[in-house]
Amino acid sequence: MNPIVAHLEQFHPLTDADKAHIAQVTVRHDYPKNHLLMREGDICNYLFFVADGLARNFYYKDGRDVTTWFGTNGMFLTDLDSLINRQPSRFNIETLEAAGIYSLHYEKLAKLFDSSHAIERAGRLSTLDNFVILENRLFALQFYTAQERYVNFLKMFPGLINRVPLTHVASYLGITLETLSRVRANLINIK
Amino acid sequence: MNPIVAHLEQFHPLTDADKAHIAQVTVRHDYPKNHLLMREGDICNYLFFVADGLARNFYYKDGRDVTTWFGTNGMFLTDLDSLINRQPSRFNIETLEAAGIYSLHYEKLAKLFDSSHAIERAGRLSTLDNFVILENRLFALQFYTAQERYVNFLKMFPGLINRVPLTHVASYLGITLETLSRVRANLINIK
DNA sequence: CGCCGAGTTGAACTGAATCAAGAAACGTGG
DNA sequence: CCACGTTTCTTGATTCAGTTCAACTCGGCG
Repeated sequence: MNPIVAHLEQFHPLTDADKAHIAQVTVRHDYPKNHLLMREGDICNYLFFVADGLARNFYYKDGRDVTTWFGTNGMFLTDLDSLINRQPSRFNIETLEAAGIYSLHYEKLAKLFDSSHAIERAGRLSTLDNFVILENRLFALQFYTAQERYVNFLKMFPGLINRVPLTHVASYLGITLETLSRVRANLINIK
Repeated sequence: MNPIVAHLEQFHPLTDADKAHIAQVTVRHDYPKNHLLMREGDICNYLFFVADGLARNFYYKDGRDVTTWFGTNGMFLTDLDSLINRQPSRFNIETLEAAGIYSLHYEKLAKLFDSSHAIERAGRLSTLDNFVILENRLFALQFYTAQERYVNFLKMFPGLINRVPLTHVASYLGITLETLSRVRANLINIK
């Protein structure tokens, strides 16, 4: 079963024709570790979906590598602003582990939505779902301490902490590597 | 012309039947200043749309009033998480000025999306648009200084600074009133 | 074996928060 | 239209969470 189909069906039931159509326009690629899927400045043409393995969004802020999102099993990965508004992307996307990734070209995506109200519905609900996740993250960033955000991260991405260099986690949380190291040391002492 | 219709048509063209249907299920209310539209803990039943005037989302963090969003002309206002997932809202919504506000009951909203693929399309695109706005805000919060965020705010909500108490702006920006006051003083000195 | 990247630890520094005191603007009743 | 109280905003002194810079540890790998 195509995992994008499975993902969308969580939000809204699809007909067999819908499912076939989706499966037909999505392509699975297997990439090695550290493979660059998209480069900053490019116009993003694909909605990526991580079936297995691990990837991330990141960019360079004053020459420093900053992770903005992790994509694991069943997550979308793209630069939405670039994909929708056809402008240069601010992010890079790369794999952090060997990964099975489905890509969906934006023109085919548009046709997919044209073809079926049910797919459009599932797409809208999936977008809403991601909106709420983003809202919660904003919330956390604005009002929680470094330590609270780290604990949050552990819940949000269970097990990921052991698969990713701490530098990436630190920049994702909006703190330095050193601070993250101290937060972790502190948490161990508490326990 | 119904302003929600006008708003949605920016994203996707609608038929006359669609427009009539939307106009039929949206209700305009005129509220005075400081009117509470929704209370924390309630399950949010409405998608609000600010036609004119001004309103905000806010909540209490450790007894302190924190603004999370401003709604001016042509903006939606709701607690999405509560509206979609039918759980208690974390926010209050209140007017900051006398305001003309359209409300759309969530059941009617669902019927609206059922009734027309084009409306669903417009809804999806509007959601995406808001997603990108939220992404940019997250970006700013994570990587910009207090001063940069304030300058950002001035661009994002032109003229709003003169209509809203600074306390609300400060909490929206994730800084204290005192810091905002200093930032402003500093910017005046630069000029 | 020795180097190199990843993580830890320490000391000094800094942006913003907190606490506190005033000044300015605002609105309401007399 | 003024007086008084309340809310809004500014300014100052101190504190604190997190950054920066720098040195050190550890594990893996050529």
